[in-house]
Amino acid sequence: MSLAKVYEPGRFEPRWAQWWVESGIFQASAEAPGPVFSLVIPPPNVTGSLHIGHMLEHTEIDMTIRWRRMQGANTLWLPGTDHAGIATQMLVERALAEEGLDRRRLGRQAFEQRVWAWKERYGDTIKRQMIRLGASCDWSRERFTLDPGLSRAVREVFVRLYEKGLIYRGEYMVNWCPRCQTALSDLEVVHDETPGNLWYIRYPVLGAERSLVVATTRPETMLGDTALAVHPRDERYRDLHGRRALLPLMEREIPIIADELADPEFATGVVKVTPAHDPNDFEAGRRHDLPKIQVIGETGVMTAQAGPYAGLDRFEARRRVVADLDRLGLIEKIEPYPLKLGKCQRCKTPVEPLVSIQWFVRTKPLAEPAIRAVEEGRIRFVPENWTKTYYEWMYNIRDWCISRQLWWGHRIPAFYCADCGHATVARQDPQACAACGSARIEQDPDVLDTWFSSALWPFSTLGWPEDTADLHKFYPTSLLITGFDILFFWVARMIMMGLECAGEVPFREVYIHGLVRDAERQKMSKTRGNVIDPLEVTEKYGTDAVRMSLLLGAAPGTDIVLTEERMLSARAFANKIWNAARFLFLNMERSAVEPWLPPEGVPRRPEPPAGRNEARLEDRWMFSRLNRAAEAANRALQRYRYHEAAQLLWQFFWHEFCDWYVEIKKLRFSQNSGLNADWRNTLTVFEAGLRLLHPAMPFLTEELWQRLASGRSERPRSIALARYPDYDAAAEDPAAESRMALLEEIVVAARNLRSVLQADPRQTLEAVLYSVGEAAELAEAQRDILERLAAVRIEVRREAPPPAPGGVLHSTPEFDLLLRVPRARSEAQRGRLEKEIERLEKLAAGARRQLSNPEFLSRAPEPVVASLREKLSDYEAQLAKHREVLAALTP
RNA sequence: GGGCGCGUAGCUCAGUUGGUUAGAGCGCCUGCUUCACACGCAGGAGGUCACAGGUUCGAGUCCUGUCGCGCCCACCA
Repeated sequence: MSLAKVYEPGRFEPRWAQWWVESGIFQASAEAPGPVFSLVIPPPNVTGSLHIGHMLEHTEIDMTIRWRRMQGANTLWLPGTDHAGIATQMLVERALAEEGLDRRRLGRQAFEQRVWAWKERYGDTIKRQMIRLGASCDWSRERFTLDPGLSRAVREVFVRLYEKGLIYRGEYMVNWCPRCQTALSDLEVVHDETPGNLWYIRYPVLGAERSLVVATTRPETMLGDTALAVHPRDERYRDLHGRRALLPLMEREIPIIADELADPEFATGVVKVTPAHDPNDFEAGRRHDLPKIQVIGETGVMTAQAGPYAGLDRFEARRRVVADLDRLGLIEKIEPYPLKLGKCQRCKTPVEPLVSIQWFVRTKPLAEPAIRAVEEGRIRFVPENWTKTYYEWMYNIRDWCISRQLWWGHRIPAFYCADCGHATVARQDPQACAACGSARIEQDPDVLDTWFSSALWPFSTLGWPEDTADLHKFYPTSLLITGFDILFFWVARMIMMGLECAGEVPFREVYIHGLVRDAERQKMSKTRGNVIDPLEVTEKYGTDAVRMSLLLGAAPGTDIVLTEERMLSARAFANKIWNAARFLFLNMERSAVEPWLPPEGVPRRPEPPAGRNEARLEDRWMFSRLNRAAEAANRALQRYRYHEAAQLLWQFFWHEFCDWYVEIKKLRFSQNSGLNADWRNTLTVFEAGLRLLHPAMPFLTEELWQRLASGRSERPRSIALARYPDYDAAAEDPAAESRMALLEEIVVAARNLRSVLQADPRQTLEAVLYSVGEAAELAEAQRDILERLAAVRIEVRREAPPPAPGGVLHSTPEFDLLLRVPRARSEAQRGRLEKEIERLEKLAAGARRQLSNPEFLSRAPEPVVASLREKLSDYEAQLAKHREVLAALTP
């Protein structure tokens, strides 16, 4: 039963983590009766060790799911263990590089085998990490992307959408990453402010003695220009509509077109049109039926179309083009011009807009129901201001490019015919072209965007497209907890796909947590090197402490700053709980108290001591406070206010239970022995406190609870299966709470005076309590508590204090407390009195001012006025007393 | 360019619908190794709630503007 002096999480955390998983206590079942709570969690970052941001997520998820379970819900958690594509691709490429292998030479099959091997290996690591972090995951339901079920779901969705015309193949301008060699969706392009130039280039107009000056940030693309454009109503260039210009360097004739693409306000008002390398120009090219000349290739190297520049890198080509133009005297001027350069989210290579044939999802028809679902409240965002961001994006949504030229992922189920060119899209691999019957067909080598399969997670994991029991029971899930960084990537798309495929929203609520930042408020990122490794800090401070420190900062809508100090103080809290338990256990042994766990139905009212009718004040107070803490904790968790829950539990356990209740109980334990009412009440509160804390600090509470419960076979196997304490109006005891508050006030007053006197803490002082009200009666009734906690011997007088009491005095409206000391030492309180008088005068003046305002008296609600009047009279009474004491001090 | 958010104690942040003396943790100061805990106990100092107006009997809280900071989205070359 005895505990180590200091809380050592490493001793027991791994054991419980293991046990929770092995014992299957978190298993959910479609057959189980009762309420259902299920959630979807985002995938951890597969490319590296688990990020601390994920730990926050896991903590909130784990806390929620434990809490719901303790409330009796059948809880299911769909772990986003992995998702195809990006992350794995990077992981594997890194591995290949280490082995000195080139994926192009390796061949697709060998490459895929390696990926699979890596995923298998890595999936396990993630699992272990999550367990260690306290994830109460229902592993019986884990489903990897590797699962053929998901592949089947992906294919089913693709074919369905294709048949409905919601997926199409088309020539489009896509963002191309020359390094990754793949198309990117708009969302995967990040815009960086980069210094650049605006080059003003002169294009001679054919058959005229003038030239047009065009400003561009990308001179090398001029090689692919197929027109110049001016605004139709721009008077400066009206005469040039339909004329032709000469494209320098390439010596090609290009038309001058009138198009709104040109902004008369910007630069010269003339813009070059490069349909093959700019999205706007691409559109303009369509409007005017311009040819597209691709001068930059897929690797970022100039193509044969670039004439003399063919074979050059795009940036080298830029330098040459500028130099050559300059030599010809065609550079009008060069201005520095900062631009937002689009870069690949993964490798930061500047993205090249290229025309190519890709697969797209037509998003508008999918977005409409997804918008309605939120408008109608079928999905709720917490905090709700994210709703606006969601609408903003959904209303302006653009078609989603889903084909990726990667080697890993779900392959696009389209088969192209070598004879007629028809694309056959089918659920089963076709043997022949659906159009001409030719057997010469080949599957599209591209794979789907990883977010395509991720979007199906909420239902594909439940067995869709089969009509499974799981699907009926657990879909829609109750909650998704995630970061805002994947709101569009993942959340919005899950909503669209859920509605389209499963016919219902995938989740009812979306809780969006903050971003974890380091002490310098920097976003954690691997490149900055400021990533906190969750396993390292959990090792150092304990999982419970790290969880607690995350929760304390997790106010919705704000970033979370994680610092060593915060984790240290959280560890101190864990240690406090540990030592409170240690105290109880040691005293149980000392007083020959058998291990005792309160009965399952926790008593709402404390038990009176043997031979008495009424329970002790401290017990009545503590039970009432416990009840309130339970109420507040439940309410906070209900509203996803994790920080509130954490703070309140901290306050309750440390400052109410430990600082007051246990301190008072020391008095009782020293006076009696054996399992009596005092012990039963104490252990009842302690045990309930552990249950209250369990969702936040699962390891510590499980460890202590198991020790309490040792040998009690009739109890649940785990604290995780016990009931979460809830509120009961009948358990409120406001009388006890206000009496205890007054008692605390008296104790603090005495300690305060002792401190003023710099009294030796071990010396018992003589005190007199003057009161004509409740305080006198209370002090007499609770003399033992008062005398012990304040280290005084107290005399109670039902009268007002004399003007020269002979000691130091603490006055309140309820009572006056005197500590008897020689006159010389009572001088110590002079400064304190003067300060107090000043403070009270200010307060009284403010109150008087407000009370003399007729507007206030006539307009403010009566209770507000009454309470202010009462306050004012208290201030005045206090002032009078303090002035008297001060006067008595002054000779 | 559009949208969102932030500015409260030395630091990191809470502060629910406007109503007592604006809170917590860390740090700081004083005293204490009191037999659960120095990862502790007791006491204390510290804030014109960014600034300027407005609404109101009453504003940290609501409105407008200014300054400073952050994030997201967007095809202006």
